[in-house]
This record gives sequence, structure tokens and C-alpha cells, in this order.
Amino acid sequence: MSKGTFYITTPIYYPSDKLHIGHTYCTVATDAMARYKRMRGYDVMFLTGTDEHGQKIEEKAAAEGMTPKEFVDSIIEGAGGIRDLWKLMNISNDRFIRTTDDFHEQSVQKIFKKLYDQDDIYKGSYKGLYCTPCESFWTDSQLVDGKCPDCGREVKYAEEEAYFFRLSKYEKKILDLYENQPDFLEPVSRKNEMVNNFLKPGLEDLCVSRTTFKWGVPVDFDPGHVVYVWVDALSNYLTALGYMNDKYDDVDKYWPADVHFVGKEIVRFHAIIWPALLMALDMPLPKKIYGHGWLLLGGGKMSKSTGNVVDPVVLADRYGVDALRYFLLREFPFGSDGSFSNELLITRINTDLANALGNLVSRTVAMVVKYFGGTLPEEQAGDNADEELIAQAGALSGIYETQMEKYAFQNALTEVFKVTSRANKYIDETTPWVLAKDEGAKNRLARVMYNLLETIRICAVLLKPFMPETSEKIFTQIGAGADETTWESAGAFGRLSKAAAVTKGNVIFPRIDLEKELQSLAAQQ
RNA sequence: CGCGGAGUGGAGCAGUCCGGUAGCUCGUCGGGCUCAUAACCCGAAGGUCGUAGGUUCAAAUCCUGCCUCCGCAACCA
Repeated sequence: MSKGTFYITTPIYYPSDKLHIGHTYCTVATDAMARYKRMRGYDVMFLTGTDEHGQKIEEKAAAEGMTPKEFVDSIIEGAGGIRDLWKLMNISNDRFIRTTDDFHEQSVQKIFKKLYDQDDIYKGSYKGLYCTPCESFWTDSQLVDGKCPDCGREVKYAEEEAYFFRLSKYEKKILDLYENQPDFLEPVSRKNEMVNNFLKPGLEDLCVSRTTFKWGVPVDFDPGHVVYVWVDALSNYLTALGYMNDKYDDVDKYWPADVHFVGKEIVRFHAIIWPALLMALDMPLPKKIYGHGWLLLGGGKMSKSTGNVVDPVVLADRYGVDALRYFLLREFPFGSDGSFSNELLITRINTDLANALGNLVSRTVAMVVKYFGGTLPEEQAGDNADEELIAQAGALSGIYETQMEKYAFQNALTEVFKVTSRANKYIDETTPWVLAKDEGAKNRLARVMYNLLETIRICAVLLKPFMPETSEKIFTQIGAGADETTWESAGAFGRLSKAAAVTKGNVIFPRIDLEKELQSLAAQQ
């Protein structure tokens, strides 16, 4: 039974270069949420993709001696490209849209024409300070000593024919939106920024076409103009569902989106321009925009130009995809910036995954095999000492749900690991190795082991959205069947069959030698 | 006065909205256990919560000024 639909998106990434850990962070977060919702029984549509037009790609391709299309194809579809990266990271997207897809380009032309016909787009001229060599307009505030901030040369006043979207017309409506729907944009700090920086000073009409480069969707009724990024890129969220095209027929089913996950630098486009475009198109607005934080490196921003980027492929190869996914979502609060470091990554893997979770599974499974040959007897004896563990494990899914619904991944995971920690403590409290020496305590020992298996099972179910492969490994070891790995089963302590066949497996997360790894990583870079 | 965020024991963070014994992880030191991945469990040391004022019986938490760091300012997640 479906509980309804859930449409979630990542931004469409700009394939001017290989993607780094920051892109991976956002996509992994979206994936975890999509998997969580699927587990809950929602009919999920998870969309990601690439935004492929624009001057920068055009230039980059020229520098490589390729056509723009060849260039983006190599970045996206080529070996080690974006498709491969998402496959490696175990991303479960339902669709992948490219803004160079035919159906998207056709839709964009129709959208542009419709807005033009209804006078939401008009032809005007872009006036400003222009740097001829850079082919760029600059505002006064962007200039450095009155010169072009890119090349340092003189700028001069210029005019260029261009199409404009009547963004100013929607200013009041956007303000109303923030007023009436306080959780439209989260976290709230981002909303303050939007209001103070852009809405209060007043919105200006937005230039939505360019004549200075060719690599874009042509304005079909005015050759020489190409559609600029706003209409082209933002509309992907609709065209991927079949809006104004015949490729798909899912607009009615999935629109409006439940949430767009975006980086904080593009919050403005999603929280102001996108709603305005949708209003103009007379379409419902997305229910939420969530602007996540950035991973910083050495206290500063990761930047392709300075080269201080972290390659997710290297880390996934060394430590495993699940470990990397876990780290990204556990270490950093989703709404704010976090400082990435290899040391942090390795310490987190060792502490949580190897020592706490992995070792808990390992010692529990080993004891069940050693003391009972892998299958517990039906007769088991409970004790007051069990109550706290059972209460905590039983209540976990509810607490977890509250955090997940707030997109607080780090809190949801923290709660799960409180329970694994409680289970490790429970082993010390009950001392199974002592019980094992007493033939008369066999039933008691069986119950202790069962409680541990059951606690592990619940944790593994809740970890599925984050570490899908790890959860499967755990289910195999503790002998959990299909209906013992569902969301519902995580809410009921005691679901695991008492006769579950427990088998030893390989170590799930080997402990990493921090010093050696750091040296090795440093040597590699 | 462009806007926003941050400043909490050695490190990284939570707590700040709704004032009332300062919490977590790592690291350090001491102890326990032996089922387990030299893992696990218990205990201890270590902070006048950037700074100066204000409000209050009471402020990390509210208000004001200042200092430092980071980001944004028409697309680098």
C-alpha cells in the first residue's frame, strides 16, 4: 500500500569538471531521504541530473578541442564520469535529466514562448558596464578598482538586446509565500538572507537570454538568442516529469515536488526565481526548499580553481561506499557548513562503524554460534535487566522518524548509535560468557543473545537508507528474513524469529590504522 | 553602517528559539572484563561558553557595543 508520492531532487550539477565530495554530499543526502521514504511505503520519484549549457562549458570544450556536446558527454557518460560516480555511490535515482536532452530543450522553448506570449517575458536591453575581452557585464559593486574583476581591464558602458522575465511583478507574492508558509525555505537562516538581501531591496527583472554565446537552447522565435540558465536549468524539475513534452506523463502524479535539496549558493534561484517562474506558469510551488551547508576544507571553501578538492572515488575505494556515505551524513549537520578532514573521516569510521556497530555484530554473532551452534532455543528466560535495552530499541524508530522528517540526518544516526552503545553495555551487564559456563543458565543466555540480535536488527533496518549494503550484510549474519527488515518491523521489538539461523560473516568494517592511512593519503596527493 | 553565519575544556561539535546544576565524540590518565575487529564497560582530569556592558533572583541562552573568522553579493554543492 502506497502512502502517497514523494518527489525529491538534487540540483542539476554543472559538468565543467569532475564532481567532488561536495556534490557527492548533496546527492548522498538526497539518496538517503529517497530510500527512507521508499522504506516508509511512499511512491518516490528521485531526480538528479546535469545542467550543461552556458559560456563556461563552451569555453572549456573549445580549450579541449571538442564540441560542447562531446565535452559534456565525456564528463557525464565517460569512464569515471558522473554516471559512474553515482553508480559507485549506490545512488538510487529514478531519473537522470540532462539539459541537452531533446525533450528538455523542446520543453524549454515552449515554456519560454508561453511566458513571452503572456508578457511575463519581454524584449529589452541589458545595459551596464561591459568588459569586451571577457564578454561579461558587471555591476558597479563587482568591479575591482573600477576595472573588470576577471581580467583587470577597463570596462565600458554597453547595451545588449535581451529578453527579461518580469521577476519584479512577483516580489509581493514571494514575500507572501514566506509569510504564509514559514517552512517553505529551510533552514530559517537562509530565509533571512533572502528577505534582507533581495526581497527588501526589491527584485529587478531578470535577464533570461544571451547573445554572447551559442551553447544553449535557442530562442526559436528570435535566432541569435539562447535561453539563459534560469529558465533552462530550473525547469528541469518539471520537464523531467513530462511538462510540455511527451517523454513522460508524470506531472500530475508527482508535482509539486516535496523537497528540492540545494546548496546554499543556489538557494536564491530556488527560493525566489523558481517560485516566480512557477507562478507565471500557473503551476503549484514545491513544498520545500532545503539549503544544505558546505563541506569546507582547511577552513576554506573547496574550489576547483585552487585545487583543494576531495575526490570521493579515492575515499570510497579505500574505505567503502557505505562508510563514506555514513560519514558524510553523520558528521555534519545538514543545514550548516562542516569541516572535512581525512582524520575526521577515519576516526568516525573506527569509532562508530568498526568499534561500536561492527564489533557489536561480531561479538554477538560469535557468541550465538559458539554457545548455540547458530540457532537459539525456543525456551528463553527474560529478566528485569533487559528492560532498559528493550525500551530503548523499541522506541528508536519513533525518535529516528522525528529526526528524519526534519532532514536532521546527523541526529537520526546519533540516535541509532546510542542504541548500539547501549547494547554493548548490555553485554557487560549480563556477562554472557559467565552464563555460558552454567548449564542451568542456558535459557537466560538464550534470551540475552536474542535481545542483542533483535537490537542489531532494528538498528540495521534504520541504517538501510544510509548504508544499504551494510544492512544487508548484517541481516544475512543474524538470519533476518524479508519481513523482519521492513520499516514496520523496526517498531516492534521481538519480531525476529527465535529460530533465526545466525552465521558468522566477514568483518563488516575493518579497523583503520589512522597514522598509516593519513600518511598514505598524503603521499597519494 | 550591504547581507547572513560562526566564535563553548587539547581537537571537532550539541545546547541558544521556550533563561535555572555546561553535554557529546575523539584524545589523555586510572580501573574492569575477556564474548569480540588491541575492540567493549566503568571512573577521573580538563571549560569564568570571543569580548565589554545591560536586563533579571538567575544568562552559553535575552538586549546593546566591539573584536576575530567564514560565506554570499546574477549560477564553483
